[in-house]
Amino acid sequence: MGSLEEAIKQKEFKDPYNKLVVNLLFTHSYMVSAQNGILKPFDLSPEQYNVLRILRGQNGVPTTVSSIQDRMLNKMSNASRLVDKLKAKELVERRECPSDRRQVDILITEKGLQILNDLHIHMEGFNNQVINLSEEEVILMNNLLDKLRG
Amino acid sequence: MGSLEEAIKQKEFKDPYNKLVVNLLFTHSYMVSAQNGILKPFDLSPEQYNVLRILRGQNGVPTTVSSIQDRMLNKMSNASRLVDKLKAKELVERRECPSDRRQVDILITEKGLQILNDLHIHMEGFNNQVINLSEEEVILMNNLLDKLRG
DNA sequence: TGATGTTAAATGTATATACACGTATTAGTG
DNA sequence: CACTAATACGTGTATATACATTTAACATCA
Repeated sequence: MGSLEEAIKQKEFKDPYNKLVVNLLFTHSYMVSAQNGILKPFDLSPEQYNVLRILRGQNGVPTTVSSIQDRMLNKMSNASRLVDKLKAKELVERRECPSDRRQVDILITEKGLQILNDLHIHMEGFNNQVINLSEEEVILMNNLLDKLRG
Repeated sequence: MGSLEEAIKQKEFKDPYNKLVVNLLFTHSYMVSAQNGILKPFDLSPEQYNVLRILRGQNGVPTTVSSIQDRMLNKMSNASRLVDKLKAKELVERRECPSDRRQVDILITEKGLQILNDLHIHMEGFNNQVINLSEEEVILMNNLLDKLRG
């Protein structure tokens, strides 16, 4: 793959900030494509996978749709319809919340936990094959990304 | 915004690689949202904006649709329809290529160049407001992103 | 209490995307 | 030249996304 300039056949960027914007968009596409390759046989989109992991992290404590929305990676996407999709595949369960009937409690099912389990080994390999960085570099990059957002 | 863990209300990640995947997805969403805020009044999507910049970089030399496709940030999107949209807004021009009638030459119009010019000042501010990093950190991050992809 | 406002979730809708497939043109080969 | 393969671009289609609007339930306070 090499440098970004090579990958998208651009001679040079006006300044490093401009390059960073393009670089993040491009690297995102690179990672999502790779992730899709793993998730597709399991019929999951990246955000669906993410929501399942959020629910697993709850350790059986129900979560509302709006709480899922808050924690989703893409703030603009639609948690309600996404949960619908997961429910159709029987990976999550919905329960009307007794204390507030506007809310809906969402729980991951056994089948949902199983699919995450089946995915685990593939995702481990993903890290090694797709992210060509040492652990120190990964930590550094995480710090830079956190700082970037202010 | 602070750390990723805080932003998506996750206690901790299994390992830094896992965090990096999530961090890139999340930061991407953060940047695209901000970029959209600038581009929306101009009725452009981020990838449309990118294609206009590719065409401007050609300095009047026509480019084919497949060359645009190769240089797009999202490799899976559809250059043909995207060019259609830009043509409908009169920001690009299409010409049948005389030497190979399969190909279509694409050129940016005066109106397209003008819109990029109008956008320029907004995008300058974008860098300062949205990317909270020093120039040294930006350069470091670019190098890490280039290395990440191998 | 009831009028008003606020929140949670669902829905409507236009557009974007992923990916397979179709069609026309050129290249290559016996 | 005829035949096959490769290429460039367009189109079809199911799904995803962005964003506005709607509906129902709850909260507040005169």
